[in-house]
Amino acid sequence: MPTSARRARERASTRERIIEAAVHILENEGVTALTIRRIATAVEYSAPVVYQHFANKDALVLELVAHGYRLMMAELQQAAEEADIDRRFLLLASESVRFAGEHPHLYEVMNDNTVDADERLRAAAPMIGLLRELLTTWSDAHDVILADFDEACDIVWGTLSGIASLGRIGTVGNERAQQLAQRAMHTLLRGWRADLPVNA
Amino acid sequence: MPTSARRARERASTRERIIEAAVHILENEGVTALTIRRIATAVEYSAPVVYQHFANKDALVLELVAHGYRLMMAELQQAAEEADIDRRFLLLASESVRFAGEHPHLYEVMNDNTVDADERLRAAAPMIGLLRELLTTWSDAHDVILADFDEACDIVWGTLSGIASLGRIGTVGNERAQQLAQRAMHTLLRGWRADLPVNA
DNA sequence: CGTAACCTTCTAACGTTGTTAGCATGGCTG
DNA sequence: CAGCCATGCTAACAACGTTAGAAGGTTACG
Repeated sequence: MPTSARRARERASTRERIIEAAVHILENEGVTALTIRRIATAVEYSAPVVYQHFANKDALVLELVAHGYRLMMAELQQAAEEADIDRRFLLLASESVRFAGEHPHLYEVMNDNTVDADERLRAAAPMIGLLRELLTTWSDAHDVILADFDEACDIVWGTLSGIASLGRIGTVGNERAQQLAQRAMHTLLRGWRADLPVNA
Repeated sequence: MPTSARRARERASTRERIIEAAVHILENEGVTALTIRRIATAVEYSAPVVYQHFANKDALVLELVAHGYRLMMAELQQAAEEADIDRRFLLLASESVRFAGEHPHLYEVMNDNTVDADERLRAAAPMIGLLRELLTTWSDAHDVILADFDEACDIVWGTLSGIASLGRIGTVGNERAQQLAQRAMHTLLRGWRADLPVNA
């Protein structure tokens, strides 16, 4: 009976369409427009149908967060191919800030506290992994031994988040925030290099 | 006619009481509990009375943001009296992160995007001023000439905000976030010192 | 082929939110 | 003392997230 398979496919399909519609609404109209009825209308259904695919709005928003991080990783792909590790570091810093500026509402939801901290951390895992890889290759390349690797990683992550938030809300212009991110990374890395125990 | 003066005093008084009640509710029960009716009940009034003192909820929340920054400055007062500029810098970094951890809901509202960017920036002005003063005395003390002072200031501000957010939501424990803030400042300052054009 | 089960989808509704309108009441002003 | 104005209330509206119950079409089985 192929029917049940088709049904499952349709179910997954509408689930996907709901997420896509939600992302579209969020990006174009902001978080206040992201309502269940609005989403349901966009996929030409009535509101309760959404609850057949997501337990509640938070679960749906969590999907948007995951989508956001996937999109972020995708947009960072090109920058990640830069060969020189120092340039790559700075480039990824400014590009991640650029992402926040180009997807302000999505980024807002990504850093919102309505979603569970653990879940959000899980969604951000690839990004944090990327940062870890950056830091290891950088420290290897410069023979820098970081006193506390995890600490350095969290500092980079926190710094980028903070500067990205600055650039998202309009506290400073986004292109300025991108420059800030590069400078901050530059200074941090220089600081860690100055920590070198022996050589000078 | 002293009556009008008394009336004005009463008006200002209930306005104050509303703000205090709102802060209390926000800090103890979180942002979801911060509703107009809940606030009105706390001051033993009905909901519409709140609108005689605030145009809408956003205006009230803006007052909470301002209150939050005043409270932050007050709690940072003691740390600001540390004589040694380097220790003062690190201390203020960790203490500002501690504030975010001890007033998570208040800090959340302070960095929320529902409030206008300009207004929030105005509320944060004293804090930014404090950072500027820190940076100037620090650079003077170490004969460091920052290539772009405003840039360095924004970097410090953004970095502290980001790490504070890390410590607020529970991504990392708050005492760890405080240490992160100190290390990040330490590294940033060391990086800027390494920028010294001539001496070594 | 027909009937029973089921899955899907809708309309209606509940409770809560921010916010406004309209009315009472009571103290100040002339 | 008469009138007015500020103050406070109740009631209501629209929109929100969410749930219940009914209706209709599709599938499976006798």
